[in-house]
Amino acid sequence: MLIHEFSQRTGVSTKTIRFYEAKGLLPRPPRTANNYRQYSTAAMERLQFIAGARILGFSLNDVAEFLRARDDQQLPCQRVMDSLDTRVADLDRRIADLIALRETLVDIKAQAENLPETNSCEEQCVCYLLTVDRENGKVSVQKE
Amino acid sequence: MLIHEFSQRTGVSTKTIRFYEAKGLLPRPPRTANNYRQYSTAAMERLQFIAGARILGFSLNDVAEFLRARDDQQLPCQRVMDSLDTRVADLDRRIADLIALRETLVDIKAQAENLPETNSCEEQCVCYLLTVDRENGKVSVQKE
DNA sequence: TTTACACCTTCCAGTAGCTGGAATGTCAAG
DNA sequence: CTTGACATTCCAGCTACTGGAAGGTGTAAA
Repeated sequence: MLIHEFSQRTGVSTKTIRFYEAKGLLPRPPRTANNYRQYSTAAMERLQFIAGARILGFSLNDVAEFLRARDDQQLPCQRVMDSLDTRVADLDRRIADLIALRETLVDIKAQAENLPETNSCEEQCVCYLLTVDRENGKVSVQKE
Repeated sequence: MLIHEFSQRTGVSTKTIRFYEAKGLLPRPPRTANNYRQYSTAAMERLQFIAGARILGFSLNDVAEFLRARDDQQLPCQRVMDSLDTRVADLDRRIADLIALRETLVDIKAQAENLPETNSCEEQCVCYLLTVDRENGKVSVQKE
């Protein structure tokens, strides 16, 4: 099948397929006489593995590592298991961060709504609330 | 003060300060005789506004919009309020996504632990679990 | 005097994970 | 003969920075 069908059947865009190939995650497929990429149904499994891992939030680096191990006939299972743990811990941190952030935003909004009407962006305005340092508060998000 | 002190006192790296300037978020400051950037204490407020909004998860585009309104003497307050709502809704979605994702990962791990020992990466292995389509499940994360 | 050091400057490249678009080629149908 | 849907390559851009090269400036110590 050509790249278009391969894309349809895997749900991954042609752009992304070529991108994964360029990154070395997918092997360079055989070409037809007119230089079109030709994929086997067998090739779908690998792409689906990548897509599955991506949906679960693994980085392309993680995926590359899984695949490398797989290609070397080593079992990536233990690596995958470890990565699962890391990811879950990661998610826990991020979820906590986002919840704290959400609370802060709601707080700010509530404060803003209790402010008197004003027509200058001074200390009475919600704009000012964004400037106030919140170091002592709950928010300290590094990367979102 | 020079950029180094400005950086220290605002907690924003010199790299980032120059970056914000290049992006038009900070005005080009006056220069000393030897072409060094010279900042007033008054300039700190603007940078702190940016930093504050960034910590709260607003994009540089959002911040630019706030600042533009502010510079035009229009009150960005309403825009900020609207953006707060948008951000909260956004966060709710992302938090829900991440929680669903977390559950999926934990499920996979649990399933993997109940699998018999195997030494090939076949259908019995956790690797395979990543390939299985989870369309019917709870996970459908667009951007993480 | 020279040398070290801490500043400052600009500009270029890279990060992650694609996506969009230009310029071009191939093939079948109307 | 042209239109349309495929395909190819390569370059640029997105976000928000960060790192590094190559160089200028200013002070202080050996």
